[in-house]
Parts: sequence; structure tokens; C-alpha cells
Amino acid sequence: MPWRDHLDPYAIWVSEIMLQQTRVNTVVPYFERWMNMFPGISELANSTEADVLAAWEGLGYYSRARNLRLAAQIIMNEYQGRLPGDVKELIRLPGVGRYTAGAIASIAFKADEPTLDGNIRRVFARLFDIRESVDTPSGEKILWTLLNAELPEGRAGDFNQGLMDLGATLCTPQNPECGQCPLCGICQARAKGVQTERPILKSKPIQPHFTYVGAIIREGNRYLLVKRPSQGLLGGMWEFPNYRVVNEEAADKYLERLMAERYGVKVKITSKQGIFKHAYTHFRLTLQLYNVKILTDNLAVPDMCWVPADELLNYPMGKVARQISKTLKSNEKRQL
DNA sequence: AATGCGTGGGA
DNA sequence: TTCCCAAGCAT
Repeated sequence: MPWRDHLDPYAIWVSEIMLQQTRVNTVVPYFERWMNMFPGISELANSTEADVLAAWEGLGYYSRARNLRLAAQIIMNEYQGRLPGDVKELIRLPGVGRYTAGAIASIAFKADEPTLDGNIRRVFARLFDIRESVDTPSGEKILWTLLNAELPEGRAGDFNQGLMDLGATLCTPQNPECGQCPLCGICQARAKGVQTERPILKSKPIQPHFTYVGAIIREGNRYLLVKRPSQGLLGGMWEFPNYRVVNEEAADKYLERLMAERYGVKVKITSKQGIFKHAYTHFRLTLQLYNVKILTDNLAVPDMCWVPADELLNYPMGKVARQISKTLKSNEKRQL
């Protein structure tokens, strides 16, 4: 892992933020690009939000990128440009919670601090055969107490990383390889044969499904993009105008009405571009996409932009908008 | 306490 | 296809 070659606490911090809910193999190329683009805290603090969103595009959970930049500015202003090494100070930085603070303090600053992530939670729930839900405050309290008791003085960083590596390689959620596990002999769940029944997690609600309708608005070879509000889903990212609809059958009617309400322009659907499906963590969406002609000329909305097909991919977007952009770009080329 | 927040890979 | 979930955090 490239960040293990960096002794710089900044690099450890960046890697830990990127690794939140994200696999190592996904993170590696993003980490290397990021360290080239923002080699230190001052460069990151002097960047723009658009810069960090572009660097983060495709990695998901984009508030991480915005928070990383905001935290860099706080570190420049309040900590003389040096990342604090204390859990209590680290946790005050936006985007740094209990896990990340413990990881940075133990790995980058050699502090005797435990940490608790999804891997360690699973490993300890099996090692100690925890019989209650471990994704609750009371379950987590038990785990933190155990981790504090087991923490080897002077080697917390190795301890934390070793547990995470164990969880990522052998003590996996499905089909754990107990035969290869160095802790097999002291694993309480394994002794009872219940290792695949640990950890116990609360059941998750069913994902809802929503239908959206979107508009491709073209003027010559330029397309209209709009910027999402900086909070919430895909905050600060660009996309093609789209709206959630209630009635899937009447999607085209909704589109013309919503464009009038939102932008005050009259539009006419010229053709159907296609249907896009995507699964987010908490809902699935179907996007019905139409090519649209504007019948009026008073389109003026904040956070909108006319973009030539060649430049569409320069704007930070989520996966769906990126896929649409690639389609449009290849269409343009085919016509030439 | 419960929910919102992306994406990609594996079973 | 569908589900699970992966080095969590903010509100």
C-alpha cells in the first residue's frame, strides 16, 4: 500500500479518509494522483472545491473531499500547518471521527490509541464471541473496552493495522479462512463453530426505488449542465437537469412541466435518449432521459453552464452523469 | 437513534 | 438479478 511508504502524517490522513467505506484497490490510484496534485497540507488548503471534487470523482462520498480541504485550511490557520497528533484534537477536524483519529494517532504518531473499524469489529466480535449487535452504541462500547484492554503498549499502530489486515484477508465477512488464521486457537466463536454467525448486525431496511426524468439540452455542440447544491447527494457535482417523478408512465409530461416551473422555459421533447439505472446505497434509481428543445430564450439559472461535448468530462460528476457524458461525446464524434 | 451519503466487487 | 458490504462520518 503506497501510503505505508510515506512517513508524512498528511499522507496517512489522506489515505485513512479515502479508505473510509472504500476498498484498498479502489483507493490506490486516487491516492497517488492526490499526492501529486496536493503534495502537502498548504497546497490542499490553497486549492478550490472544484479541484478536490475533480480529484475525487468516481471515489464516492464526496463530502470526504470537501471536508479534507476544509480541515487543511483549519490546520493552516489553527495548527501552524501541522496535523495534530492527539485524538481529541484530530476528532475536531471535519471528516475525522473516532476511527480515523485513532488510526492517525497510532500509525502516524505512534500513540497508544486503539481504533475500531468494520474489520476490527468483525474480528473482535468473533474472537470474543460477542452475542449482541455490535453496530449499536452498547455493542461498540464493549468492543472499545476490549480493544483498550488488549492494546500492546508502544505498538498500537501495528496492532491496529494487523487487525485490519486480518479482517481484510482471512477473517472476512463470508467464508473466513479459519484454518490459516493465526488467532484460530484463541477464537471463541470458532471454538463453538459459530464464526459465520458473528458479528451480529442490525437488519437493514429495504432499498426504495425512485424514477427520475432528465433532459439533454443541446445548442449546437454544447450541452447544458447544472451544478448540484453543495450539501446532500453528490454535493457540488455537475449533472444534466433531472427530477424525481411520482408517476413513471407520465415521465415525459412531468419533464415539460418541471422545466417550466424550475427554469421558466418552455421545452419540447424531441426524442428519447435512453434509460439509465443505478443503485446507490440507500435507493435505486431509474432515469428516463429525453432530448429536449428549448422554445424560449430566457434560460438563466445560477450554477448552470453550457459545455462543449469535448469538455463535458472536465466537470466533476457522479457515475450516472459521467456515463451520459461519455455517450454524448461519442455521439458527437460519430457525426463528424 | 436513525438516516443519508457512492461506488465497485463478489457470492 | 439481487443482495451484501467495504479502513465511517455528520446530522
